[in-house]
Amino acid sequence: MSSARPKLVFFGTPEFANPALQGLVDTKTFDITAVVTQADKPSGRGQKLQAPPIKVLAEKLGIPVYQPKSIKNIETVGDSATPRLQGAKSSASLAEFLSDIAPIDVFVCVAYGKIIPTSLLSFARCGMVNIHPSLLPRWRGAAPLQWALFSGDKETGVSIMKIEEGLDTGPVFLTEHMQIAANETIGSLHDKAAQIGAELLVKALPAILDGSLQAAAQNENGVTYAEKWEKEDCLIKWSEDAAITLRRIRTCDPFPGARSELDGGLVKIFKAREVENQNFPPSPPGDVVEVGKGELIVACGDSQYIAIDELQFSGKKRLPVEDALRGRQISVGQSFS
RNA sequence: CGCGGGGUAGAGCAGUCUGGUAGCUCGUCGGGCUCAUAACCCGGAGGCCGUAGGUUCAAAUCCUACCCCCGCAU
Repeated sequence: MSSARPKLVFFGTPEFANPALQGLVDTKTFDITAVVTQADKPSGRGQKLQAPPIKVLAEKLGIPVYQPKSIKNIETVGDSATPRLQGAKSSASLAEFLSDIAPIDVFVCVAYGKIIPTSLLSFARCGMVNIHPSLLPRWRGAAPLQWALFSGDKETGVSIMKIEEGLDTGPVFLTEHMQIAANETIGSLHDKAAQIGAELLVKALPAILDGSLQAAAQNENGVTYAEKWEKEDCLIKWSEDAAITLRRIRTCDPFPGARSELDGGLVKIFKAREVENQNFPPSPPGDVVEVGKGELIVACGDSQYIAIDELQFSGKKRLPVEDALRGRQISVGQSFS
């Protein structure tokens, strides 16, 4: 009985959660009884039904998957000695399952994507432990990696914290810093954070369960919020400084891609670099000031210039400039907007 | 059945509407010019035009079905 492995239920949805689940499984020290994730949604071209990445992994690992459409109606019933959960409709079977396997030692949440009701949080002995990819209290919220990168932070990190009712307000167990490289993209940062987060979680969880690791309240002074990274945040504003535009491009690489317009058509820009040489005639932001030999240089605000290295036209593939320029003539004086 | 673009030489594209000798920019190979070059000049190789069927004297081009890629929306 006392040698039984801690009973754990994993909540998560996107790719970001996969290393954490895999990491927990690899330790073989937890009894991962189920994975809870969001319902399959029609998405992508043709509206095909897509399974969340964590579901694909869970099924490969042979872990039962629950996909309630909503869990917000789950509530506690029964006496305090033998509490049970009750849910309506899609969450009913999950509530029943959790009640049946109680007592549960801990819930783990990695980017589940929906608000989890308080009655559920308290149903596990140690509550719900979360990986949040920022140095809390900086960048609470939905898109911490994007805003850390776009804001020009030199470093960010991953926090293992306890979920409370507020938005990423819970106390923090463990933190690990990570450097943001000069050419960091959201893709590379995301993968790094997922990996480091998984390792940190695996390290922290046993100590959380046996009570040897205590969570410390966040310092309310350093709180900042990272709103969702919206489509509008992906639009290049050429009047901005080159440094900002470059960071915006990197924050959208590889997904969803920083957007601009040329000849009335969509262009995504994925890689670019600052250009030192200023021997260009004064040009309004967005104007092409030089083109050829695999170079495509565009004016930004404040008399700065960037050279685009990789881009994608609507309906086409992502290409290095030199390839793109072979099939599509762009000339000096044309203007991005 | 969400909306739309596309698949043509190693790469990126034009040609398709209006059927009739396979074209452009680059790469590659050979030669020339040059002190020299990723520059310039000359020449060559390399394509079952996504797949299968149909119409036609004749199909990259028109018709039908399928496969794959991409943009938007969610």
